[in-house]
Amino acid sequence: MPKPPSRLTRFELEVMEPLWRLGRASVRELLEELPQRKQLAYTTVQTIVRRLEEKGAVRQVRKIGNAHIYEPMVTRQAAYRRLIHEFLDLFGGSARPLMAFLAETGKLSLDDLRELERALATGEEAPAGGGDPRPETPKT
Amino acid sequence: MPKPPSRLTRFELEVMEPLWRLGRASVRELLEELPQRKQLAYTTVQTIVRRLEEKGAVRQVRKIGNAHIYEPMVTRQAAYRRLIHEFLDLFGGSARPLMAFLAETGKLSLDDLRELERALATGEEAPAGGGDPRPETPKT
DNA sequence: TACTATCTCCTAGACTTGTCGTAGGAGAGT
DNA sequence: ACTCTCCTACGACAAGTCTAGGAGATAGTA
Repeated sequence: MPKPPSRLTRFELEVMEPLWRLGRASVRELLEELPQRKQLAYTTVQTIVRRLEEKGAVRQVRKIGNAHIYEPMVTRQAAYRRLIHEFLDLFGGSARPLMAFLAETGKLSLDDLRELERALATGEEAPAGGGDPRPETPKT
Repeated sequence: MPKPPSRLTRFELEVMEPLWRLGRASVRELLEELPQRKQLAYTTVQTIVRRLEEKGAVRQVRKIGNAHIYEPMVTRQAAYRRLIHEFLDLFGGSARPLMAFLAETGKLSLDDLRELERALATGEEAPAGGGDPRPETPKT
């Protein structure tokens, strides 16, 4: 049975990012794709990948040379969804209080709201500003 | 340097909640105010409070009998703000992608948006959190 | 084949979080 | 003064995270 890919930590997510982008990759590639501010030892990344494997978030698809090639077992959405869900629990499980908070602290403007609303109303995907860790329906 | 009340954990937040509500309280009171599903040992709560003190999130204001009375050093907003801020970093620091995500996964409805928008527009504080993250200036 | 650059596997230490236990102090009741 | 009860201070411990080093396997190359 496909084990429930448990929660990913912040750093595990960071390692997953390039993997989601690339589709599949070796530890070396992942390491190189990490933001340079995060320059870690090869083995550190390797350890993370191993844990990700234990958690069922990635799997080895094959070897090239003696290096394993990994591929994600969870979509970016699924991973973030879980995180968000947990985070929301802090706010009583509902998104409202969180939003209110965001609005209060100026993280969220009226314009943001309006745009979101429009997007939602038309059934479209909301345009994500900023970073863009967005789900981009992976091909499967 | 009365400073950085570092990040509070989930459980620390849970202990802070009643303290914010009550304004000041003893460990015993805090314990009793916790949701019963979380029935913990007295010392567990005590430890949390001690850590909160180390983190500068609470402080002892006085003693009643031999029991310390604590009072929050950070407002509910400040605490949550920090959490949210860190969480947002996962999404590139902007609230938009998070919102988009929430909308996508159905956590956020059009109605939610509308209401929020109205509140924002009229300059009201939207009711947030398990209740009410307003700072209730502790009077010292 | 022998050498070398890489990998993987295993181990481990330092920190954090959640959960308690124990030892001892201080007040209240008798 | 003695005992009971509640509180505090300190510490322990298991998970879980983040970080990395060393030993040994293996592939590519001279």
